[in-house]
Amino acid sequence: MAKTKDINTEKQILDAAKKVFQIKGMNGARMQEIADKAKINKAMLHYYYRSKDLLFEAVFKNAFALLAPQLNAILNDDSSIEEKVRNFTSNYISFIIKHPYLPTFIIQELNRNPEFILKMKDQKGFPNIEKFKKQVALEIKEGIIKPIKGEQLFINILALNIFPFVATPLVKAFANVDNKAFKQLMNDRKTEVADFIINSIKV
Amino acid sequence: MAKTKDINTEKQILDAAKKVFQIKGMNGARMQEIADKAKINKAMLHYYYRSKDLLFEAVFKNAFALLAPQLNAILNDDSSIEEKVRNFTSNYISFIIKHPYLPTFIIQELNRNPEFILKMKDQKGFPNIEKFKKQVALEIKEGIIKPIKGEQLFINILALNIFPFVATPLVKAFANVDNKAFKQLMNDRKTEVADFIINSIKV
DNA sequence: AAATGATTTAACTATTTGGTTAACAAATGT
DNA sequence: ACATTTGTTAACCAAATAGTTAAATCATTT
Repeated sequence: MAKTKDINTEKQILDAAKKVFQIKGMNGARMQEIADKAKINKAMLHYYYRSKDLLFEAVFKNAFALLAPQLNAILNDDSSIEEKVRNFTSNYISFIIKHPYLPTFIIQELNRNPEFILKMKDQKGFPNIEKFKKQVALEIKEGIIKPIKGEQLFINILALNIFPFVATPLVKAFANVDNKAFKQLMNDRKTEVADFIINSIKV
Repeated sequence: MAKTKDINTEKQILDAAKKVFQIKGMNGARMQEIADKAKINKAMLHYYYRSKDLLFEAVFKNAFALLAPQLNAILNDDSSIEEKVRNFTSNYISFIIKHPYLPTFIIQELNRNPEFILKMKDQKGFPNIEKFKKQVALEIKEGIIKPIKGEQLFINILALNIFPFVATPLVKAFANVDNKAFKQLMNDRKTEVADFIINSIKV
């Protein structure tokens, strides 16, 4: 088998496809643009990935696999709620600053095709909230935090961390800040958001 | 001028275009589908709106004009921060439950074309955060609320209210709830979110 | 009721785009 | 060395799709 070259092209294609799909979405992406970016012939895309749908699926799964572990950290480790909130907020925002198109891409494509999440749910490592819910209930009982439903706290954590990156143009316009000021705000949020949450739930 | 019919068709087109664009986005929408939904010939779309771009623009401006007043309420009225948070949260979530595709649509299309926001900024009634920032600073000085930057508080309010509707499929999957339970969670948030915010900032 | 102008339709066009094919090149096994 | 498999390309194809046109119909004015 001639394996020397193809390993490289396959990766080149996936890298190019990532960039194009994550910025333009499934509907806005063009196979030709991906080919150009990967510096190969358009036929190669089909040689390696058969169809646009399958190439997209590869990109999507890849993106999702990058995001999921971030969530599992907060859901499944053994630290306290407060520690989890602080670690997650700091880590997650650092992570997203490195991959700014990721959350928007995933959310946009799941809205376009909500059944897609079913394929993801099957794979092991899919975030599960049950342990987190129990821990919240326990810390409430122990008087460490104020009463709140685990689901709601979890949604709040996601919302505060993810939203500004998903709605960047809107937030920039409303808050009336330029690019530089926006980045500064996001950096501040690494601790701001955690404080905001802890303030709210700590007894 | 024969004005009896066209007023109706024009509205029919806009209504159909709204539905299709808001669900499928600019790139996913098809002129034929809009024509079918409006029960008219495809040529009529061009007769009234010239091009797909202009029809889209009409829909987008319309959607934005629906959302903006909701924000101006919190930014510009004279109630206290606490009252604003409570009113906005309750009103906004009720509003979005009636227009579930609106925030996703606006955010998605602004990400696709960030310059679009410039056109919106020109129009009067575009939300401005300055008054809100001053009010936050004042209430901090008066010892009513804890120190927080106005921009950050504003982002947090938006995030907690809007995010679950933008990321619905993701939230449903992670929180492991079905449609009914999700709706219940959203309903609970009308007061939950306000409490969460107030808890965090109240001295 | 004829003329005029606005509205509507069916058929058509040009272009874009995902996908295919067949020939060619490079690597690998024997 | 040569045959076979794998990788790559250019040219092509068919379907989808935004947009056009010219004729027909409807409403309004005189």
